[in-house]
Amino acid sequence: MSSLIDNPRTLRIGEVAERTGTTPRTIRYYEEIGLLPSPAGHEKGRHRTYGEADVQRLEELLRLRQLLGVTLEELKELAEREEARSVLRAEWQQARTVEQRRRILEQSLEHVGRQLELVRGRRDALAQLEQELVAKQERVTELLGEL
Amino acid sequence: MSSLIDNPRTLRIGEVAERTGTTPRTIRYYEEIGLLPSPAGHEKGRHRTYGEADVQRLEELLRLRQLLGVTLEELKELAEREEARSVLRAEWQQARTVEQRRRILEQSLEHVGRQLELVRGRRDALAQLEQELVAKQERVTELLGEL
DNA sequence: TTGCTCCTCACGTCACGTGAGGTGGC
DNA sequence: TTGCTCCTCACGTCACGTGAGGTGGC
Repeated sequence: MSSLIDNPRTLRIGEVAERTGTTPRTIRYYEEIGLLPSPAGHEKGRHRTYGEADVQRLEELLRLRQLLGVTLEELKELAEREEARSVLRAEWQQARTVEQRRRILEQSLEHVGRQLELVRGRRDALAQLEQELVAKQERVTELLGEL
Repeated sequence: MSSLIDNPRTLRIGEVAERTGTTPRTIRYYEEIGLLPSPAGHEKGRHRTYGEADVQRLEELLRLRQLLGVTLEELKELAEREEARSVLRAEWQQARTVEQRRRILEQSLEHVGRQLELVRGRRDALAQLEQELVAKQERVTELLGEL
């Protein structure tokens, strides 16, 4: 009869914010623009309650935003495609023909491929910057050694 | 007698913007908040003229901003320290004692070290994200192979 | 002289930050 | 009941975008 078992949505907005390294205001803003769903069962003026799945989802969004520097509008499209993919995954179990299954998997591959391109572009740029900084560091260290 | 030789500041704001992948408005804004110096000899209402050195400087700032995600205020502090370093480098030539030289070099090392920490933190986070995406990709590819 | 880019306000926008005043729930 | 966190406006801010109306220079 524990509500912890009946209802696993036991986190409040402040806890979710702290765990994901953001603020309550940001979470409400993401909900406002439709990037996050309004948490199940939330009525106006009442407290929002979240579950672990919500924390995961938000973490993922924040990570993509910070690491790839995309706008919230782009992030929204990305999340919607991700959503469509998870619907497809559910359908996949029941997909009747091999051809259907193949098409679903190929769309997944394309989606992941696009994300990987973004990530790798950033990674290369960062590697370049790091290399330049290391070269600087070595030059200065050498000069220090000469003293 | 060519003004190209007398004065190498031959670039206009639009060219600088295009070369650095930004906009004239951004360049003026950076000048407004003191992140970029107002270009030498610029009077109100007249065209701004830039040289190659200005392009380099702006490129560097934009790179740090985009890759590290720092605010313009942080970037300003960073740039000021960089400025202080180049003043020190000039002094370095005339530094009389070994002790003076050592101190200057050690400050340089510290500065570069801090930047490297930022860059490496980002790099690791990106590497983690990339790895997760690759794992996803492999799972889907394997499923495709089974068809 | 004709086009183009440039100039300076100044208001708009995106992604939140920050109170103000009030209510909810362990 | 007392604190705490939460709630909803609503205005502020940062980093520019976007005209409006006008001037500069190859």
